[in-house]
Amino acid sequence: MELRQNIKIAVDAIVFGYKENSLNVLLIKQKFGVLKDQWALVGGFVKDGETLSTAVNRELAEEAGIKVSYLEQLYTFGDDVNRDPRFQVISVAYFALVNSTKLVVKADTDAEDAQWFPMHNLPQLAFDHSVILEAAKQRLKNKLSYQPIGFDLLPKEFLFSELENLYCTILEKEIDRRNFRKKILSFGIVEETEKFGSKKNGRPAKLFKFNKLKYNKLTKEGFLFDIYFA
Amino acid sequence: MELRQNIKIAVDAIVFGYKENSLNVLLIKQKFGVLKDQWALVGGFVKDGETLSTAVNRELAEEAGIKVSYLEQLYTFGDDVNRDPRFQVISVAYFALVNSTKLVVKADTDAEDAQWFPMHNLPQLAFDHSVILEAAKQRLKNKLSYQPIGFDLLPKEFLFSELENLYCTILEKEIDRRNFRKKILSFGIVEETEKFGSKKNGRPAKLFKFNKLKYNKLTKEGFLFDIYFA
DNA sequence: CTTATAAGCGTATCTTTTACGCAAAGCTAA
DNA sequence: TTAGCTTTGCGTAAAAGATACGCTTATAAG
Repeated sequence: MELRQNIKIAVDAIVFGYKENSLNVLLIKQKFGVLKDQWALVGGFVKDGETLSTAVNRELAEEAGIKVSYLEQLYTFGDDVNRDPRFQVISVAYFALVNSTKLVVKADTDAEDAQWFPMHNLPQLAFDHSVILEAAKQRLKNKLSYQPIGFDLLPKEFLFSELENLYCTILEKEIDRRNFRKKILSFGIVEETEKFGSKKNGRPAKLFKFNKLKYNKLTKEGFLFDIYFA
Repeated sequence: MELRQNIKIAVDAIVFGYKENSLNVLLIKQKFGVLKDQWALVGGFVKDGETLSTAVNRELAEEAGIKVSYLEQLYTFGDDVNRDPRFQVISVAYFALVNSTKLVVKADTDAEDAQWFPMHNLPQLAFDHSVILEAAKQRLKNKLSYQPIGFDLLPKEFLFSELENLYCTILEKEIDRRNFRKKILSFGIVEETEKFGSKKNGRPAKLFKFNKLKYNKLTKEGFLFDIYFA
């Protein structure tokens, strides 16, 4: 069977980080090509013989030198034939989370610059990347309520107030501190440590950690993580 | 910029129908090619200059001659480089629902045969299509609980018992008839008609219909469809 | 020592879910 | 005609869960 097809296939990654009450996205500025001097999502073309997952991970390494803590396919963008001015490109977008509190991104081989931008202060983006980003933001908002992915944005050990602020920030909602704590603790998947975190004022707070193993076990038994707040 | 890429891109559609307490999938058997005499999902390669949506709709028309009542992108399968023995193919899978109660599929131009198969009695499928189908089944199960897509599988006017059976069948759960009715009605998006449906025995039941406009309006106001049953 | 600030615990109230009971309306068969 | 079966449709009590707060505790700053 002969098949001529001139459509190109690319992968893009929306990498979210969270630091000091701000949700951030990782963007890059490329050295070469049409993207030169434009901020864009991490991404690039899939190589022959490469899987989609391999391609995203490669791009994440090449362009930003990071390892993400969560990665899932988001959506495949291919309903605008001219989303790329060069040729017809279909892009499989991936949704990624990293614990960016201690993370420093380094512009690697391909990228001139890699930088975190707060979601409420984004630069102009290349192509249809702002559309993709918007879809990712929505996914993050939704998923936060029914999957414990918030922990992937925090360090291994965190304060309850940090977790709470993360939810408030991303969901753009006020949440009652006490009820939030009660609900999260009721699941039995977040555990107290012996350590204390440091804050300027107020009563010192214990550090907590997410027990992923227990979460996985409970999930198999039918447990559903669910923290919807009106 | 020169770019050599020999990856092909295809679309596949998982079309679900519901009839007489059975969830069914639409499968086709092709006239030509490697797929000859094998049951497979509706699908094919994307043409140059064509969008993904256009491609699926074209395939749905060409291979089965149907118009679906619901269509959304499911997932893009490209993590197995050898999912197609001929060459590397990335497939964007779509999830579709049709009201199949009165629908007769006709094998159109490309397909030798198009047929509904009950989910609990499937033939061997080509390629990795059983994996794709499994993902679609999962999507259907999940989505049923937080989006009113069940109505897309039923005729415009339906009995409450039909809706209830649809939920029981797909979710593979027992649901209390009375509580189910109460909950659905409490949303105010399903309305009573003057007509009655016919059943062999028992008290005659009113026909109901889904008010999509009202649902859309409520959704904008923050309403969340949600019918989880333990 | 006082004040400010955040952490942590508890509880009354309101809402929702769950588990059923039971009458109504039709069909069938004696 | 009527007894029996079946499905529909409505209601309600009890259990569970969500919500709105009050109050104490532990630390730092002044």
